[in-house]
Amino acid sequence: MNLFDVLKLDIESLESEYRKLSSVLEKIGLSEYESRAFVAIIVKNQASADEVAELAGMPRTSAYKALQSLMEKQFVTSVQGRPTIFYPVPLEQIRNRELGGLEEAFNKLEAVKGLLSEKGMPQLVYTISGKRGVLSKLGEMLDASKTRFIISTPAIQEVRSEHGHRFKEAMGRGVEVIIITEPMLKVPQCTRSYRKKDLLATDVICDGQSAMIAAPDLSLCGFSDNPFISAHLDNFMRMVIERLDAAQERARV
Amino acid sequence: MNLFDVLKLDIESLESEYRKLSSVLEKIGLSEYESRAFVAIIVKNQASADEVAELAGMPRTSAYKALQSLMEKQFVTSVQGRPTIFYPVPLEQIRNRELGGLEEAFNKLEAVKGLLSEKGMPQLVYTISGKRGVLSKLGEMLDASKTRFIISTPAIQEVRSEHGHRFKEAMGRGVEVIIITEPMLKVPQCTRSYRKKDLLATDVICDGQSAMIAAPDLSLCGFSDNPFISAHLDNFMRMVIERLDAAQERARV
DNA sequence: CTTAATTGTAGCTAATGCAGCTACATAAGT
DNA sequence: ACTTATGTAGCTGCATTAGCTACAATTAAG
Repeated sequence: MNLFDVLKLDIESLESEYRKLSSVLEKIGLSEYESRAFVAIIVKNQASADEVAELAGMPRTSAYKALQSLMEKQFVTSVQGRPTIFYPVPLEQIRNRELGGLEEAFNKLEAVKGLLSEKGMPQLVYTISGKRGVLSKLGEMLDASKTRFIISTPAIQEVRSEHGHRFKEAMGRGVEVIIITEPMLKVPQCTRSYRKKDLLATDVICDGQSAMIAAPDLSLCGFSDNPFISAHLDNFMRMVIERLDAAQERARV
Repeated sequence: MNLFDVLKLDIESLESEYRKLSSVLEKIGLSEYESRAFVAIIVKNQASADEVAELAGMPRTSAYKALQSLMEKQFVTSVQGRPTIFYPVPLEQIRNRELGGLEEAFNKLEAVKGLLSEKGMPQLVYTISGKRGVLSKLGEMLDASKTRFIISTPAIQEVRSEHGHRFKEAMGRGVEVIIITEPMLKVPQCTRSYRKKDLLATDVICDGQSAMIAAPDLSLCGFSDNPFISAHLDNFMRMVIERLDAAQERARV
């Protein structure tokens, strides 16, 4: 293949490419005329309405309307003159705005997927009464943990009595176990522990997938395995841990 | 802030989130009813048309139409029954298809940006006649090179006579200089050189941004600084070099 | 200064798509 | 046999857009 042949740019394939591009842009809320006008401005870097109309193959007066709309949608800017000259907004900026919004939407769809998957309006949070039941559920969560298990509780002694071996097993399979509890209390085997006074509740987060909040004496708890809620609490707990880490750092200095 | 408060999921904020999500989905070509129906199916994992209508707040019969359209657009699938059950297509698949298409479109917009930026139909390729002019332009390209300079020519002796010092300077500023020429010819200073018989033209690519093709005796050339064309030729040249590398590898074995 | 050309806005028509609804046929349940 | 649930078809009204004409204002040319 001779390189001279490659250099002969095929105007028809450029037109086909042009059409493909403008039809994709219609997907992000631009009308056909707007899409065409925008591609015209992109390939020319700057253009008057008359030039846009010519390149995009649309009536001159329609070009004005399309360009006006593109300005409102922040795809182009313009400099007043006779004629007014239109410029594309930097592509990176448009891409980030348009695609960023979509990425975020898909992330949120992932988060809410299955939120209402049970018949009828499910309980997003299940209430468990009685210390035995609460401790039992806590043990299940610990056994189910795969990556990270966080517990913040003033009642760590009872938890250790009941589930000390589970903590060890979790550690053994590589779970990152983080315990926050009151000073002067013995903690079970864990990756890291923190001491914090005046804990008012027992909070447990397992893998960012399930969460529990219990009364200080473990007599009652709310439990959820909804990923949306659990992830939310997980983020909250990470902030708490960051603060504890920072406090430790200051104590070191 | 008490974690119990966080757990109280605000149904109204869920509804607000629902609306936000469906309005963003309208950006990828879904109508309002289609967007709402889709979000309903996502949060429920599977649903009948009646359930979709209820969740999405639309008339039952409109739900059927919206769902039919979503199937055509490959956002949902269904299993026949009484009632028919609708399922979301995996979100990753939709995301890749929709966002991938947009990413590609934006990449192409980047590629064609400014393609027609000169007044009127610009020459994508400039013709330069006469060996002196061709050699002069070649020297300019060499001096302008920043990252990679590729030249394939049977006339390397003339190029070396004229621009030997420029090759040295380019090397000095870190440019990757690659020379392809005929056997038994002395080459200027370069990063890598290859020997290839029967070269029919002189090809030069500078940083993937500008390109030149000249007659074997350098009497005439086509030159382009259009990034779209230059990148195209750059890719072509890389294939040539890969083949040369592979041939050397075979010769070594 | 007058005329012509260019630029830009306003508004109209027709076509299309969509929201929202009614009507009705068919299948399944009672 | 009757009732309920499910699904399809089609209608109306509204909004939007493509495509056009008309015209005013500005600038250029004579």
